[in-house]
Amino acid sequence: MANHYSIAEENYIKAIYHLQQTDDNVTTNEVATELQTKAASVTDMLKKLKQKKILNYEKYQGFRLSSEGKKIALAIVRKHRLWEYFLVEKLQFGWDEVHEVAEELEHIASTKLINKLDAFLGNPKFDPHGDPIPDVNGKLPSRPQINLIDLAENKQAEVSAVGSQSKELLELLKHKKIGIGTQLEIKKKFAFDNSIEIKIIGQAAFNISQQLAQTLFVKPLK
Amino acid sequence: MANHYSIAEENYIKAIYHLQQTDDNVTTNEVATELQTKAASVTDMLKKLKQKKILNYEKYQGFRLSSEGKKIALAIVRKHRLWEYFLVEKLQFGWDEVHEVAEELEHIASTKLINKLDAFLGNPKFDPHGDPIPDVNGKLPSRPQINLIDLAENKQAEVSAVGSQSKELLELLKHKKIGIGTQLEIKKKFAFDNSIEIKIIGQAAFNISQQLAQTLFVKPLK
DNA sequence: ATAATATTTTAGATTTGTCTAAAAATATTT
DNA sequence: AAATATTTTTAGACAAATCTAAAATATTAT
Repeated sequence: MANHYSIAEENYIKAIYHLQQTDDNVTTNEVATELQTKAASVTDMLKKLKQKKILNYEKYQGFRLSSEGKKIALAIVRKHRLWEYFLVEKLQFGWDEVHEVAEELEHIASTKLINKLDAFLGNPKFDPHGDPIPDVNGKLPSRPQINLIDLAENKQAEVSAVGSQSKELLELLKHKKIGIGTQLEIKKKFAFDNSIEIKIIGQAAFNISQQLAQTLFVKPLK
Repeated sequence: MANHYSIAEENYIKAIYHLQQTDDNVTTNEVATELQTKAASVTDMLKKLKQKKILNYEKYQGFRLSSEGKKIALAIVRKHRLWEYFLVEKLQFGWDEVHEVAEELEHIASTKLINKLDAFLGNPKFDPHGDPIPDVNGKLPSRPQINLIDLAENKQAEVSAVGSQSKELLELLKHKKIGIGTQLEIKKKFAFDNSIEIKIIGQAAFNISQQLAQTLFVKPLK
């Protein structure tokens, strides 16, 4: 309850948290790319975070968050996603325009604030991008969801999450009118380029690329 | 639309704005006291703000905000007071516990956010302390209010603002059960120590000090 | 296994905002 | 108006977070 961390530190912790979801060893360069900074700056910060016992780090060896580090990361993720929910549900932001603002809001320290916000929003379990919101103890809710590319042909499903928040992806999804909750089914998978033909309920079928299918997560219906 | 300022700069601008409401010339030491820092640090920042044309400053002469500086200050005040309103009206914070959190929230940059928040809250004109909220153009709403010390004996009035947000004052007000909207009247003024006897509608009369009366603002009833 | 390449770290600078101690300017007192 | 006190500014240092350029380590390719 005592400690708190600078915005720079929090951004590093969050970036490492996200990277270690897919990598078993996070590297200096990966963090540098993620945070749009230089490897030398990352090394400096790693030493600081190691000293604060937030990180298991030995030089040249890669690293992961300690359990303390994970706890901090989950608190930041919780704040980020609750603010995104607030922006979309209460302030009528588009779900594709909340990321930057939430990046700022997530650094507001008060835990009283975030817990009251959580209650005000009705303790939502998933943010507008379909990502799970950690609870007050850092526990993530689970939801049965699979990658769109793994959905069987002619099975209906509902979009439940997107794998990235990049401007480019969100622009494409907007254009295709795909969002969280969109119901669709796979009509055909093409072996040639791994593209798939999908059909949104009530619309004409169209093709999407393998890359796009891989960033979409769905919950099978029924 | 282009510029933005660091948190430190914004805090200086806001402090100077508040000080120049009562002083015609703001001094280095006043700002140092207000921001709990040292005069030397203030001088450094004054030079920077002068260079950015936010301040009319000549060394040893005192200073005031330029019109550009005033615009920035009003934008910060707007954010602060809208967030306070949000915290009290939507998140059920007590009106005496929102100041610190709002001090953090006021530095979130997005103007889109603050304008949408304003709309969500129903474009409130006064914050929970009774202070006026500047509109999108920095214009302050006016309300006929006078200092409690200037209220005539036996005239009823409603508390509309408090002159400070200090912990000490808010603690006292809470204990006396005085808040924005409290209806009261002056029973007697004592020349000896300038204390006054007031009576809250429906309660027994009691005495308050000159200092307290001077920090309370009221709107006469009918 | 050694050379070439890529990654990571170190060394030293820079910027922002702060500080202390001392000097300069202003204000007050006698 | 001189002496004293106060306020303000300067000078120099420091911590946080960043950078560039060079050195150290690790990886890969021949």
